Amino acid sequence: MWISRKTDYATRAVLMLAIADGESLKSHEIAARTHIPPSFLEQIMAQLRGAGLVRSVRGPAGGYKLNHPPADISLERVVRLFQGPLAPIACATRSEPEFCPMDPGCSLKRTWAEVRDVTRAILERTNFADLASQASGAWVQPAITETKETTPVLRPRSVPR
Amino acid sequence: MWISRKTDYATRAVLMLAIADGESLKSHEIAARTHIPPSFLEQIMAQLRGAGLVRSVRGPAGGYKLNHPPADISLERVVRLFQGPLAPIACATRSEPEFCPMDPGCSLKRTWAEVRDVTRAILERTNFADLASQASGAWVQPAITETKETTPVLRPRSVPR
DNA sequence: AAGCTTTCCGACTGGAATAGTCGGAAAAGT
DNA sequence: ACTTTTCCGACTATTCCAGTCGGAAAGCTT
Repeated sequence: MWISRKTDYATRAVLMLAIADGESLKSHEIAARTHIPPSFLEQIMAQLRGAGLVRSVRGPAGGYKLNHPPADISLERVVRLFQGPLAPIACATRSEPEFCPMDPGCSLKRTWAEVRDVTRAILERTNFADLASQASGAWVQPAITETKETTPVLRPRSVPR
Repeated sequence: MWISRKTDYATRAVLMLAIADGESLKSHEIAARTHIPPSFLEQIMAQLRGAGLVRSVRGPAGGYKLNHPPADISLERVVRLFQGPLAPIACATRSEPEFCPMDPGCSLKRTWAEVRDVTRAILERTNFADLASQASGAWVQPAITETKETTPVLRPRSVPR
């Protein structure tokens, strides 16, 4: 239970963009499809953009698209970006382990490191091309963006058909 | 970075008791050896006791000891007790998964479950007999409890030798 | 130029969790 | 009686989480 909501949302958003496959999606479209609070999503997209994972265009006909092919984006990268170190405990981070008074010879550290390593391995080999291809369900409808009104909650301005 | 300080402390305390191997340790002894704030440790010991992991005796010559052989206590059990579910995200808990609007066909869930499973596997096969035997270093000194003054910070009442 | 739609940016907030402390009560031994 | 220990509950300060909100800037359309 250590993946924050923000990280969760970020991975969902990237997954949606991977499914869109090069097509750009508007912020509110992503929000509606993934059930992310729109105002919160903006914050997240900004961070994704800052990290170079996503490219944006403003104005009407604007939106977001992935900056790299989905196969080149690992889940690990997104999680790292929003979550920080993967180690379950501060004494077992690879980069800057926190000082531990029991350090030399604390057998627990080895186990925490082991958890860190397998977690890392899984997230690293999981990329968004695979995730996109494995996805299915009602919320995956590639054409919906341009064709019909799927979210009649907003914009009741033109009655389709 | 999801193991709380409390969980960390709890595992350290149990490890100390496993190293003591049947000998009982007083709360402040455990605290001194593991560098856990003494008042905080009390709270933790109470929880360990409530879960039946530890047995206690009051008064002078009192203290704590393990309620089971160290080999029978898995790291998973202690972590579960203090940390709750092992799944990285609420939608992937085995017991009561949180409702997810993208649920059927969300490929992310599979990966989170995979992380959960390997984490569980590692923590489950790691028991405190092994951890105790693998431990070493200055903070592991079985005889210190009864013999000399190792923590001259407290109790300056009788000058030894 | 006006007006719309979109992204962009920073500040703000309520609530929950974390990481403890503190005071005293109850056993048990000396 | 007195000391040492565990036991118990309440209290607290700080940080993190999960957002909201208001408005500015950019780009398209008419």
